[in-house]
Amino acid sequence: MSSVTENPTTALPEAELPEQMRVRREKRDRLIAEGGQAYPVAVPRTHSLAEVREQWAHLETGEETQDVVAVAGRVVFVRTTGKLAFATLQEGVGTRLQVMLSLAEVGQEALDAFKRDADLGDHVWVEGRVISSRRGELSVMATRWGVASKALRPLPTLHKELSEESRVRQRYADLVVRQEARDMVRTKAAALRAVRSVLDGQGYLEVETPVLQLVHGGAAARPFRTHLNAFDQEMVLRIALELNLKKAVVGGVDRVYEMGRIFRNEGVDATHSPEFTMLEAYQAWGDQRSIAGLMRDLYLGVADALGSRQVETPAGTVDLDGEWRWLPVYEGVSEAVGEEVTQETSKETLLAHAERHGVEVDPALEKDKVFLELLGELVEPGLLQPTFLCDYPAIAQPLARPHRDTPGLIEAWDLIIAGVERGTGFSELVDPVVQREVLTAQSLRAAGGDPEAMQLDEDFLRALEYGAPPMGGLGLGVDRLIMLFTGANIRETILFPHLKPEA
RNA sequence: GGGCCUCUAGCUCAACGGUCAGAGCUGCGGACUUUUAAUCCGUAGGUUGUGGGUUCGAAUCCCACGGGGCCCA
Repeated sequence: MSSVTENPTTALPEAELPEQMRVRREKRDRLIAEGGQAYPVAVPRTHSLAEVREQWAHLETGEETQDVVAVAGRVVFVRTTGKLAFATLQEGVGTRLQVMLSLAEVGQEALDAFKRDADLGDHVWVEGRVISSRRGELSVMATRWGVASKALRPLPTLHKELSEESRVRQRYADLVVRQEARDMVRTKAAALRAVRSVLDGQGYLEVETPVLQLVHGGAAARPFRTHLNAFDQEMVLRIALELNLKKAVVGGVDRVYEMGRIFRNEGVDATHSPEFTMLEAYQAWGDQRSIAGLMRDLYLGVADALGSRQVETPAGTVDLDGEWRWLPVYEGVSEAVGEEVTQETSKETLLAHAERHGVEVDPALEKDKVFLELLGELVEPGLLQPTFLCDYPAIAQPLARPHRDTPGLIEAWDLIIAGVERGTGFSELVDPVVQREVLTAQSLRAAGGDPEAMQLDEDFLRALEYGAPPMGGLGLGVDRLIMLFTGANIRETILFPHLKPEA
């Protein structure tokens, strides 16, 4: 076994290890050589640190009990004197408890062993009485102790944050030393729970659909390619959830959702990860308006789970309790340029607006693309409060359904909060003939006009031919949702983000 | 893809082109029975990301490569 991602020191022969790692390894070896255990399969443990904190919270300063407990945790601080040692243990999401080893209660041998064998970062167990120290610190006064798991690698300094790179490369160490890192794990779990709870509460069924697909569809993105040995078949990882969920609706799963990982083989930076979590939900007999209601419920559900419907962002305070405005995009751009812009507005006029407002636009772009540039540069960044941008020109979303009232527009919206796209919703296209035309055109474009290279998801089209009910659908990037509520960048919201291999 | 910044001890960081590359934490040895990042005394720890070059002399200047970050397209 070898790994290209491991830190080189893991592979060094013992003699070349840094001193501190060599010393710890020797302690491990000695523990074992003396008949003890450095990694026992089980240790005495009657209470978690949190349980001790909770059940003996009432102790007065200096008060002692005869209540005997056994606790275990990672040693994060040690303070020893000649005949008395203090250590702070840490467990789980950052709960800490002090343990004390007094010569009078634990004996010379155990006290010496503690000073000699217990290092910062080790897991240890301690059995003893629950007391409050003279300074009022809730503690376990040891009668016995032992090593629960010897750490061979020194803990990073607890009083400084790890460098940004180490935090991400060694998240396990980051979690040990930084409370915000631990909080993020819980916050994200709470948000995911809230999303599911809202959907389940409204009768949506959660399904799981294949990650490995023959043809990638449902979005425009470059896929990861792989190979299925059993079928000797080239496969791709999904870039969206859409097509399989719509097939489920065809079959009668009227309200359906999936929250799962999708993969896009594109750029990696502070806001883009090659794999990320997407939520898509579909609602038979619904449309873009009704599905927007679900989107709002999802945000409010997550907000409530995390504590507040008012969210502080660098752009200002977002009030999720306020009105979620519907803003037709032509109205938005007209407002921004101070002059009415419609579908009929010429490309030259749009380019002039761009010029006047300092928006750099490639003049070779088609007219509606120029319009979308203006929208993205002049309107979106200024939308602090939740806004459904709607009534887009058709080019914005090739897979969307034509607007029921206005030719040339589509029934789709983008949700903007704090100037950033947070999700999207549609009155879904269900006409199999139109869908085939749209997918064919899109695939031809992706294949560079080569009909041989074009890929169509015939199974999806066959499903639509059986008839799909009118439906609304939404898509929501879960990581971006977390980013809004926590203010963190994507590398902090994803526990183990992708980085290039070290050295 | 382009521009700028960055990489030094286990961790976090110093060091004008010029003595032997330093500090805090950590480690090791010692003192201490109520500490809270304990304190005090002593001590160890380095391929300065990698490879070239300039120079009497390079962590420092130059070039290439690799990692990370920020901004831009």
